[in-house]
Amino acid sequence: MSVIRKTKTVKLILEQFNKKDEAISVVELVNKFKNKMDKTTVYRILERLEDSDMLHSFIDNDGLKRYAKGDIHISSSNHINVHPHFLCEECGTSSCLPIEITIPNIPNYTIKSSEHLLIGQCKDCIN
Amino acid sequence: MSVIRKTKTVKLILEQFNKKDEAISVVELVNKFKNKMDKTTVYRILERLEDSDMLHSFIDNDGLKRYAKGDIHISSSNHINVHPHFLCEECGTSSCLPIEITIPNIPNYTIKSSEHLLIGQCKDCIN
DNA sequence: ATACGTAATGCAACTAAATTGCAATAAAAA
DNA sequence: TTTTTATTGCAATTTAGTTGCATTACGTAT
Repeated sequence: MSVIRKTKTVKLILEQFNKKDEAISVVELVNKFKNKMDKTTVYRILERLEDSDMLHSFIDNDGLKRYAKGDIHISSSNHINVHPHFLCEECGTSSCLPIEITIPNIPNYTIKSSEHLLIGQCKDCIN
Repeated sequence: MSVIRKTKTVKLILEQFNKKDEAISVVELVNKFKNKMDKTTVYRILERLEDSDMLHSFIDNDGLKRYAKGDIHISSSNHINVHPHFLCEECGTSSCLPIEITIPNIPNYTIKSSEHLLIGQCKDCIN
């Protein structure tokens, strides 16, 4: 694994994830930085940040790739504990929920990883 | 909501879902029927079948849309019970798992629906 | 501080999934 | 059988994501 250089563009991307604790779609970042960097650069920076466990990714309900801070931890025990991702259908913001979903053992299946997406309304959009 | 006509193409698509109880990706169906019907027809038939609750869909880990038999049931109680979808990383088959995942209530969030994708090895691929 | 090796970037071209408009066709109803 | 309108095929388009390559600039060693 190679070194991740702290280039201007990398700093700009990281700044976004430090600013607010949300899952951001690649499309959103490409758009936001369309004058600052090329879209391929965005894709590749995110890829590198995920490789070095600074970000993790998942596919949202529209098929778009999203990234969020931190690593995904898979326990070594019988079941997998991963946090679900939330998507607000009103304001579109996405975030990592601070709860754990426990997957029961399923006979005849070996589960290695999982993705959980909850769709609804966030605290700001509940009337 | 309009009537769903039992055209030849609709029958062909439905046949696939009756043959085996798996979640099938649109791409797979488009490919399989490339001599029988246009890809837009595949997309639109699946859309109609979902609208009429004969199929349900989800996005898999590659961002591909998959369809499977049946409707998704959301209980009216406090928590949502939905079955997770499974994807075998060896043989690529996908299916609806006959278990329920219970989402706990989360303060300040209203959860309306959810998607759960488990990735691992299916019974046929466990050595 | 300067020079060097290599990671990182920009650009252009490309692939693949999914969508749209419209004229032609074929179910189902009258 | 005729009429109505849902459905289909085709072509063109949109959008997410990828790849190759020449150029740039970061971090390190001198």
